[in-house]
Amino acid sequence: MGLKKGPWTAEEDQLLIAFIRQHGHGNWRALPKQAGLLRCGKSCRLRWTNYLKPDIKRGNFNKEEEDTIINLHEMLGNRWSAIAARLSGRTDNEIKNVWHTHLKKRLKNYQSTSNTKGQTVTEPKCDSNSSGESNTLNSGFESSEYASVSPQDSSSQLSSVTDLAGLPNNVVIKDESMDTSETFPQIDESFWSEELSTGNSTMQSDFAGFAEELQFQFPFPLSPSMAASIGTMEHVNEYNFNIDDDMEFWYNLLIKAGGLPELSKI
DNA sequence: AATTACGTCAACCGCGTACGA
DNA sequence: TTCGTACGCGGTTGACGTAAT
Repeated sequence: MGLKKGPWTAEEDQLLIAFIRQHGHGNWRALPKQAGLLRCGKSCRLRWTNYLKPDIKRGNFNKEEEDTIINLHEMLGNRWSAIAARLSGRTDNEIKNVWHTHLKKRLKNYQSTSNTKGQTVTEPKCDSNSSGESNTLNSGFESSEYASVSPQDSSSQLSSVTDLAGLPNNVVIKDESMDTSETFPQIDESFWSEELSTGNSTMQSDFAGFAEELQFQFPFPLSPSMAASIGTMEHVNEYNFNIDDDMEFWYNLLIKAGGLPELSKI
């Protein structure tokens, strides 16, 4: 079709920047023709979002950013755009590259070191589930999909999420002898009641409102005590999550908050 | 100095999804 | 409800630079 491929030249970059500054990018397909570029719209969009957009942060990732990626990857899997959304100035493509070139290796090294000490390390989810979609808990999922999450899976996630930050390089170490029930406490009916474990009626009232606010995000009844657990957890603010974030993050928080209910109750 | 191996990263490809006709 | 189009996402590729031999 006579369209150019391969690396962008400085002239092409300037054409694209100038056009978007003047007209925006409402229609990527039409943009290259209007801007005088011999590129497909897809290529233009990619060049803009991954390289030319003004708010993009260039340069190496610092330790904090890398740790954040590792933590988020543990929770979200290979959902690079979701991870990028929580790292300002970084693109999904860049994060994906950093993961494959640096961080995966870093975890692997740590894993081999740990194995020599008789410990096991949980694998990052991405490798066993490369699509990152099949067993994640996205908003809008069917209840049958939700029920497919086994307590074993959840226990693994619990240990990952809980222990992640405190370890060197944020690697999760799990003792193989660990009983599921130890890390994944059974909850009784009282967990679902409106009573808060603290017995503080003011808090109960506050979190009842909070639960109501959060409820639309969940496909199962959310008690004030669960909302209280969520609301008091430091992780809520750790990565600037908000209520609109995806279900999987909240699901992980619920696990940490008090364990999962029996699946039949979900 | 030449060659090979490896690491990095920008760009491409294919697929799934949202949305409008 | 179906179909076509546009877009976004994740996986993969390939060009380029650098280190090792």
